[in-house]
This record gives sequence, structure tokens and C-alpha cells, in this order.
Amino acid sequence: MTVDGPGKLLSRAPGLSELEASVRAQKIRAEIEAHNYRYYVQDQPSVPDAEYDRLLRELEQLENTFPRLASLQSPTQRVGGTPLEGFAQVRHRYSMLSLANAFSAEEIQLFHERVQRGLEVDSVSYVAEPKLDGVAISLRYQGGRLTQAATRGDGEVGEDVTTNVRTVRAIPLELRAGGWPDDLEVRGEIYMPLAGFAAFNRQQREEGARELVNPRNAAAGSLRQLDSRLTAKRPLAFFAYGAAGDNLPESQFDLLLQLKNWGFPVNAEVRRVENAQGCIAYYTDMAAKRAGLSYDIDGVVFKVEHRQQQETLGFVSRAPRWAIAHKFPAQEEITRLLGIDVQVGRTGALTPVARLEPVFVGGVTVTNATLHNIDEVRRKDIRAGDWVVVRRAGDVIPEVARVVLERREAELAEFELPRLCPVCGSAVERMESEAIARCTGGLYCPAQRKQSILHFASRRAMNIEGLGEKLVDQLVGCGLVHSLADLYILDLGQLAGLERMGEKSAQNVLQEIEASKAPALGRLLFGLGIRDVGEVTAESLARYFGSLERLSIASVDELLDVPDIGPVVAERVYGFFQEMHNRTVLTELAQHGVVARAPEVASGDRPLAGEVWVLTGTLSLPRARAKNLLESLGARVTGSVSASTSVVLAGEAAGSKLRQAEKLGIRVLDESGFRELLQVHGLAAD
DNA sequence: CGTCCTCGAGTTCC
DNA sequence: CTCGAGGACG
Repeated sequence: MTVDGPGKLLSRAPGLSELEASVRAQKIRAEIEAHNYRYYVQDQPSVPDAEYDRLLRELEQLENTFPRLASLQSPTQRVGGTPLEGFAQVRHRYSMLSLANAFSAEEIQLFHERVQRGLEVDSVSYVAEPKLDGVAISLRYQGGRLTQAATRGDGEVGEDVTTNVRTVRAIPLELRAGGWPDDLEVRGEIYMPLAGFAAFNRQQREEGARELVNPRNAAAGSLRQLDSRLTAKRPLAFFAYGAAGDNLPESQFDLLLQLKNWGFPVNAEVRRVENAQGCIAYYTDMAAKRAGLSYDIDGVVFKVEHRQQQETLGFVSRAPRWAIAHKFPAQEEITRLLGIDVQVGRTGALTPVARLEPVFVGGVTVTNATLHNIDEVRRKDIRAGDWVVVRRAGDVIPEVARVVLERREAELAEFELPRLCPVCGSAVERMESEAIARCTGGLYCPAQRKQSILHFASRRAMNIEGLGEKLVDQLVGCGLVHSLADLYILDLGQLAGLERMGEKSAQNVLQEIEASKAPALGRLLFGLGIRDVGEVTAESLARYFGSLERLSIASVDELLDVPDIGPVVAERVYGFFQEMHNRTVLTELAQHGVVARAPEVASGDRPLAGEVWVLTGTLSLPRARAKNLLESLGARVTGSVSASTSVVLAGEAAGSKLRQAEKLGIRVLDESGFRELLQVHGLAAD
């Protein structure tokens, strides 16, 4: 006997006879399967992992010592075995059907009417259940024991994944209770719970291993592992939704109850509903519950409850006439990438943008999606003409998630960045070590000029309302505006002559321009568009120097004394004011009456001085307003939660930042608390 | 020199 | 919102 491994532990229970060992093994197996049952079927918390593992190890030792005790039904089989060469094919005894899809309440109504006509009845009972986003599986039990598990495949022939399926703890290896048919086939969905998915990825990330893309692919990929020991490590779960065999309950609802008794997890959201109305109400209900579920669903399924009625209705081609899936609008869609455009930003940055065959994703039609930069395009191997998966990141900004490589029909050219700016023809330069390529045309490039002006006019800079993209395009296009200063010499006649610009609108724009002549210094600095000088840095500069004149003659050394300014930014600011063109523009702005207001000197008490606040969620007052109020009390307001954050102000529907704050134990204030605080310091939110 | 935090910049649709 | 990169800090 070896010293390490099982032998070492066995020595603690010496002299066990094979009979005693057999009794003990039976007891442990029953205990382990009882734990599984409580956890997966009854959805109740069970023993801690450590205890579970201890039982499993003890059983393993017994089986090692007395090989005759081992069996395929033992929980020790759940850790997986030797890798397979490939998957055998299995012909399904009952074909695995696909479901027709409905995408609207009207289609559900039509489905129900067809059922009514087919059955010649007024009222129909359905069983409604969530449609899991996982892998459909067929399980065969002979004599109450799991003998085969197969994937759906094409519905007729699937793959034998028995060894992998044995590792899924939610699936009973042996049926509980009695009364099962000798030959039973159970259908259901193997899926990966969201928590398990997140935990698994966290671990992968820590180990520097490849992360799973999404829970659905994760479940499918896990089952297709040739090495079942890998499958065993994936947090898979299972819901049963159907069965075939002799003497099964006549009603789908009762069948599910029966399956639960036999030891299968059945989804807790399953309901019996009446008629189209009941189906639609269930759909609405589940759509609302969806976000709170511990697993992904992509819709709901309705099945005529009674088997006799099902048989009466029969099938159309390969789909039953007695069932339908009502899918949620997909959050991911596949569409064709028509081409890749290159946009030129304010700083000359060239950004590849995907032009897409319009596609409805997550509630909106998407035609464009950013591709960020050339590295991103290469990493995802995106080429014009490809079929791509589009989704809305954070449910807002469309992005190309990946290419559907299987559908690439021909050799497609790899995307290349142009060597010349597509707008002005200047050379394109990409600094080594930088991800972004830039047009070197500077303000000679119309794209950069337009974007600079738009930035200058934007709400957080000079806040000139009405000076939008369309107008700027025209102003630059027809040569009325070359530089920022030119905005201040526009007259009514020039503006009113432009497209979509009546006298009234023109007047409004002029008024807005006039009103922008006394900006806060920080806003003006921000508006100038100095590289790497954003809102915060601009404000720092304004505070430190107090006037444009002082700043414009500052040396690099002086600039380095400003908080949060290092060599790179100092050089950029210095360079900006050395540039002849920029000095001219500044002089002209002053001549046209644009004079910045000096920042207010900090005065009075600043009760929140030194505190760092983070805003998250939806507040009933504009964010910018809340920020101003806090800053007027001396707090600094930043964008992301970290250890140095003092307080998180959480509005409605706060998300990751709130969680982060709770994790770090940072003080969290809700809106009413915030309003109280303001009141205490003599401020009002509104 | 490496790591953590911030800030800047760019982006979509209605 | 996300990524990249500048700046602070140990």
C-alpha cells in the first residue's frame, strides 16, 4: 500500500470488512444524493462544500479499497473520467423537436386560436415555463438508472455525452421514489447559473486562464469537453421539462410534479395558465422577473397541458402544433458588416466604425457601431462583408461582439487603416506604443476643425445651444468659419442664408453665441481643446493661474507645480500657447469680446473639504448640479469608486459603483440623506 | 519600476 | 460605458 493518497487516510479506519464497507458506502451515497436533491431540486441550501467533499473522499477510498463497491451510479463518478477520442452518435428514440416562435402578443393570440379550432373547444389550459438559454439534453433511464445522455443534434441524431452529463450534480444518476417506467426518457435543459458563471470566470481570470464568453456558450462548450474531468469543474445545472415512457401522467403539469418526485429539478416559475390571455400575462410577468433570475432565459414556452389534446393537434413538419416559444427581443443579433468607415475625431484620432445592415438589437435599430481602434479590429478579426454578432454594451452603446467565422463565405480583405487621412489627405501617423493612429493635418483638416468647434460649443464647454453638427458642417464647408474666433463675427444675413436655418433660428443661435462671451475660465480652457486637458485638468489650471494671460506665459516648470499635472500634460499646454495660430485665435477671441471670468476664490467654510465623492444611479436633480453643490461645499467629485472615496451618493437604480462601495465598506448616502446634508449647510437642491 | 487611480476621448440612438 | 494612458505613490 502506498503511503500517500487514499492509503494514508484509510489507516484511520482499519479492519473494515467488505460488508461493513458496503453498508457505509451505501449510507454515504444516499447522504450525498440527498444533499444534491435538497440543493438542486428543492432549492434549499445544503451542507457546506467542505462536508460534501469529505463524504465524497471517504466514499472514494472505500471504492478504491473494495473495487467491487464501485458503480456507475456512485457520486464518485461525478468527477469525470478518462478523456474520450470523440463523441459517439446516438439516434433519438423520440425525435427532439424544435418549437415554433412567436415574437408578439398577436402571434400568441393566433397560436391560441389555431389550438382552439384544432380542438374545437373554447378554453384551453397551457403549462407555461421559462425558456432557458442552455443546451437541450435527452436522458435515458433504464431500470431507474441513468444509462445514456445525448445532445439534441439535428433532432434525430445527437451526440453521446453520457460521461460528461454524469458530472452534473443536478442530474440524478439513480431515480428516487418508485413507480417509474422501466425505460424512461427525460428531456430538459443543461445550463450554467449566472453566479456560477461569474465565479468560474473570476477564478479563470485569477489564474490567467481563458474566460467563458457567456453562460449559454459556457454550457454548450462544457458539455462538449472530451475530458469529463473538465466538465466536472464547470458549475452546470439542469431543469427537466418533459419525458417519454409508459404510464406517465396525462397532464404536462402533473408530469413535471412526477419528475420532481423522481429527483429532477423542475423550474420554480412553471405555471398553469388559461388561454391566450393567461399566456400573455405570464410572458409579461416573466419579462419583468427576468433580470432577477439566477439564470439566463431567452423567452417563455407554452404547451397545451393535456396529452390527449396534444396528440389531437399533432405536428407541422418538425414542430408540435401544441407548443410555442414566445421569445424576448434578443439582445444580441447577427447582421452583415457592410463596410468599415474611418472617422476623424477632434484630436485627429482615426476611429474605425462598422457600417451594418440595419438590425434591431435590444430595442433599437443599429446601423453603426464603434470598432474602437485598429488593434480591436485585428483582435476580433473583423472584415468588411463578414457576418457579425452585434450587441448593446451595457445595454446602450452598440458594439460588434464577434465575427461569425463559420459564415465567412469568401476570402475577405483584412482591414487596413488608410495611410492618408480620408478627410484631408494628410499623412496618418501612429506613434509607437500608442493604440491610436492620427491624422497629422491639424486644423487644416476639415474634420478636426469641425470637431474642435463642436467641442468648443458643447454643453460642458461654452454651452452654445443650437450650434450642432449640421450647422457646423455648413459653416466650415462654405468657409464662413475657419477658427473658433470666427464664430463671433457671424451675422444674421450669413446664418439665415443657410439650409434649414430660418431667420428665427439664426437669431437664436446669434443670441446663444453672444451669451457665451463671459465663460468661466475653466470652461473656456476646456473648450479650447488642448490635448489631454479635459474638464478636470482645465479647472485645475484655471484655479492655479486665475487668468488666461498668466497661463499663456507659464513655463513648463511652473505648469508642473499644478496638482495632477505631469510632464506630458505640461508640455502639451506649453506647446499650445507657443503655437502662433493658437495665439492669434486667443487674441481674436478677446477682440470680439470673449473674456473669461476668473474662478471664484474659495471662500467661507468648506465643510466637505478633503472628501472625495462619487455619484451613481439616477438623482432627481441633474448630476452636474449635484456635483456643483458638493464642490461648493469643498468636496472633490470623481467618477469611479476606490479606496480613497469618502462617500458614494447613490440614486435610483445604482449599479456596479454601489456594489463596489459596499464591498469596500465606503459610506453610502441616498438622495434624501443628501438633501438633508445640503439643508444643514444652507443649500437647496432645486 | 510597478501598481493603482483618475482623467480624457470617443461612441450610438432618439 | 470602455479603453488607454498620464500621474501619484510606494
